[in-house]
Amino acid sequence: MAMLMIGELARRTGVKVNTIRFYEDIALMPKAARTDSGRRTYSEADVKRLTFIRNGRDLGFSTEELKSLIGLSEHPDLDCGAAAAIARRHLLAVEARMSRLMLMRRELERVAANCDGGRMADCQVIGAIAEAPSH
Amino acid sequence: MAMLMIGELARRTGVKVNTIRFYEDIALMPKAARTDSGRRTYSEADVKRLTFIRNGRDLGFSTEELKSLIGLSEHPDLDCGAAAAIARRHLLAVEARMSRLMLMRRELERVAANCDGGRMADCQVIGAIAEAPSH
DNA sequence: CTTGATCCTCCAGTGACTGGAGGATGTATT
DNA sequence: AATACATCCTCCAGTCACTGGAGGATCAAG
Repeated sequence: MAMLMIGELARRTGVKVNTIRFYEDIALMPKAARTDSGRRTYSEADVKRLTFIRNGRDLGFSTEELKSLIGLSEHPDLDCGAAAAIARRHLLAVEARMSRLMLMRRELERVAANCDGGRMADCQVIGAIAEAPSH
Repeated sequence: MAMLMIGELARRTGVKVNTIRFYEDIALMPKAARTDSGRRTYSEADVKRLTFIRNGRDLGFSTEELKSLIGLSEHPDLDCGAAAAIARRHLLAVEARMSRLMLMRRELERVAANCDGGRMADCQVIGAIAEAPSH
């Protein structure tokens, strides 16, 4: 399998080189194998893991949460009740986020549409989003 | 209208007292009026604004983005094309986030369901989420 | 064998909080 | 009026998750 350098991994995942090294420091990414000269090498599995991390971070999960989420798929046999509990906890967070995002979207659509007309009557971005459930 | 102290505002919005003061420092919240003894006082409008900020932050918007979003509803007459542009830009970000959240949710549901059975066959949390579109 | 890109480590800075010290003020109780 | 306790104030140090840069080694191409 073709090994890639850190720069290529960065390009493929959209995660900066420095950030990848930082993720290794905090053990969110495993210690990378090195070439003789000390350069990190990565595999396709690392591309997947890092893409997952990137998506997860964008969605607001902390690095600790991502570690536990990654743990889920690394020990699929072990401790299944705990895994389900973690999954369900994250599920609740995800659903809360989605409902607020839907409200935010609806209001932004309204603003964009109203503005298109030339001038907007009353822009209630805050008013609408402020009513959204908090968690 | 009944004025409230910073602690009451914190309780009502779920934003910590220190964070409210921090938001004032960075001008995300306006400079609060003060009592004779120097204590900050707030109105219902502040509750709304801060609730909006809280929701927005939870959804991953930066404080700068929230300032521009708040600007939308504070100058509804002025610069309407710019407002629509900002709104549409945020709309794209919101939609990207939603589609990734939906993927995350589907996968977490699957994990939770599989685990319920007692043991999960293969937990593909990473695999599934890693395929999600990046933006 | 030099040039330029990429890699390495280390370290300082940023954004968005979070918590605590040290002290003043407000309210309720004795 | 005196004490107690909550809440407020300012200021400042610490945390998390990066981000960027200095200073130097390595590699691939011309």
